[in-house]
Amino acid sequence: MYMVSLKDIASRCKVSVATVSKALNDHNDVGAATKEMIRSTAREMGYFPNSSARALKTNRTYNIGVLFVDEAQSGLTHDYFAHVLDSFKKTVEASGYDITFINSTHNKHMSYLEHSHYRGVDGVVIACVDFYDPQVMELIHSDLPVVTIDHVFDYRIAVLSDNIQGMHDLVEYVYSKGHRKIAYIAGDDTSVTKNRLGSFYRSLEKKGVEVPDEYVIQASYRHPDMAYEHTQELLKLPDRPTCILYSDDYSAIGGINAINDAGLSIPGDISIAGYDGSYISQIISPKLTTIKQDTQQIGKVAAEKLIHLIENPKTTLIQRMLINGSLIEGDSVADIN
Amino acid sequence: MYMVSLKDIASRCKVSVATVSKALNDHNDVGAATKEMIRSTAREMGYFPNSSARALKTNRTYNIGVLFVDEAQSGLTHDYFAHVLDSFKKTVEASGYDITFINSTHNKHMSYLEHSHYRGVDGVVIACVDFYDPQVMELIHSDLPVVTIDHVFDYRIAVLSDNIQGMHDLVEYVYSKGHRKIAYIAGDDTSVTKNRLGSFYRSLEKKGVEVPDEYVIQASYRHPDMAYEHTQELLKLPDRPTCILYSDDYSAIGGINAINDAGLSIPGDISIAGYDGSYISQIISPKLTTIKQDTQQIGKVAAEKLIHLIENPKTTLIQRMLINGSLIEGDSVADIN
DNA sequence: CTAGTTTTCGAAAACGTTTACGCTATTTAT
DNA sequence: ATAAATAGCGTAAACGTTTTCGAAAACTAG
Repeated sequence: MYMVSLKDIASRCKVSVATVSKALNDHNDVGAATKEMIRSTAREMGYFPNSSARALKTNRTYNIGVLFVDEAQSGLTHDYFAHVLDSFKKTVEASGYDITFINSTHNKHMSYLEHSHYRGVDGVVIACVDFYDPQVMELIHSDLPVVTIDHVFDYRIAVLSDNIQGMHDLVEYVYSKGHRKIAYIAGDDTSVTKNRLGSFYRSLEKKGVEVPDEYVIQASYRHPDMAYEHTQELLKLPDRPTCILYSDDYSAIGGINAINDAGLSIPGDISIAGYDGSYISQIISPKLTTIKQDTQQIGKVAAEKLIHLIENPKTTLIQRMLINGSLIEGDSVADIN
Repeated sequence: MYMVSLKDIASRCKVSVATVSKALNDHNDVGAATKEMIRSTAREMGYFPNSSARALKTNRTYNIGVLFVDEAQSGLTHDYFAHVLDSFKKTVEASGYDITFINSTHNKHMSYLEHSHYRGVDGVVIACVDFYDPQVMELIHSDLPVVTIDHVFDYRIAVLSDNIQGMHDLVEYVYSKGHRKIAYIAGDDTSVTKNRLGSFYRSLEKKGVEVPDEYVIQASYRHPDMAYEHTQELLKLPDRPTCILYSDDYSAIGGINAINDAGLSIPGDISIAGYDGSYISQIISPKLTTIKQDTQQIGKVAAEKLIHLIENPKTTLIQRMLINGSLIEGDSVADIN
């Protein structure tokens, strides 16, 4: 298939290539009549610019790099990330950008930064990676526009799910339902987990509730089987909790299974809550009480901030964007007042 | 950040740009000594080719377009597609390709084909779209290398989850467990559904089992609430089925809820089976009996076929790649023999 | 030692854009 | 009226590659 170029339009319109370019880019040194004439014939010839040629000349690709690597290599199948990314993608596309994944296991081994330069991305969004990976650090310290999600770096814009507020709301809610013996099966040791754990302790301390050490278990995200075992441990405790919080909805499902297998019912015998507000959490029975992270908003804000950074390079404003979560009141927490 | 170019290497090595290019691309008209010398200094200077410039000259971007639009606009959050795409992505990346989404709602409105040309993708994989969309047809009839997933077009390579075999295996299994009254809540009217439905009928007919009309309901994929209602209808039937098959695992979960809410137990009172073999289906209780679609293989084969097509343009061999599913024997089908 | 062959390299054009600059023709100011 | 400003368009260089072609140098054969 033949691609129509500026030259084709130029010869058809009997003007120079430069004039065509300027007409299409709406420069003001080309007459109104010719401009309109050029534009209409461009339209009817089905012209679209060659993005490679344009990128070569302008150093702008209208391509945004996406870096995401999680410990489990789940890639695109990571539920939370997939939702964030989907929203991110829709937002940047509305501004004419496309996205390119730079977390590649390329045959020619490039670092993340090298891959970013190779593809000439205009900016990069970083999410859910091992933020202390030297390659990630290299990217962070580069001169590329960067926005990070759920992790804070100096001199970089970060978009963060407000885990402190989320966990606080969840604890307040559970407390309001009369629970005082609250356990927490937490996720891997990340900054997200640290925030949630801290908020968990502080919120309960403020209420004057003590948390025995054996009520808090550090486990792993998205590991229902691990959560299953830890739930069993909690159930075996002499003074067992009346409510268990999980690191995420998947883990909570592992907990549900453990509780059911122990012959106990939810929320009759024991209450539970998840985190994330995933789709699945609302179609299982009992519907999970959980904190819905606003993935749609996180992706959208990250996209907007990154585009703004790209299009206003002098901007040096460092921002921390906190995105609120919201409580979904399911049927998994009993009122024991 | 300054990008090192061929010119830089050339001046450092005191050779011409052409020689550097040829050395790096391993042409055989440059001496072994200089070739090695150029390559090592290129390495230590941290050179990577500018993909835009290369694409401009060679008409090869090493970029593959991904077209995916489903009726629910779920995008990247579509579980089945996310798994297929993840595998596809990993496979093409191993060969040096990146992917670009061409299902964009771009501000400058381009058709899929126009967007593909704009980005200069070397080929396109099409999955799960409305295959009769005129824009999709335009793409199908273009001269771009194309591989489709789960739909067959004339003159195009297709990779297909073998729904006929999958449904057949499932029916055989359920039959072997003694079930004769088998209902099926099917998905939207697509070629996938047609294949499964046909296989459902034929497999049972071969066994001499009759299927009352009210046992087969056309519903929608991934709609647990819709499945919930249809399950209720089936349960109300005077001669109610002993086993219900669902279009997918999510719908099956809707069915589970309906059955539980009716005070019945699975698989004690009634058996069910899903389709997809999603992660979630294996962590809920009871573990779902389901057909696992080999998303990993589907993505991999689609990638391999597309790359082969791209790199061997004269190939005109039209292929239908059938990818087998496999039965996951959960705890949701009772043996009533 | 010459003629022919092969090896190794460079000059230059090209891919499709954008843009700085210069030129002409038209307008405005004086 | 002329001089100065401006509007409208074209020339040409540049972005970083790849590739054709030709030239020079090295080698081979006789």
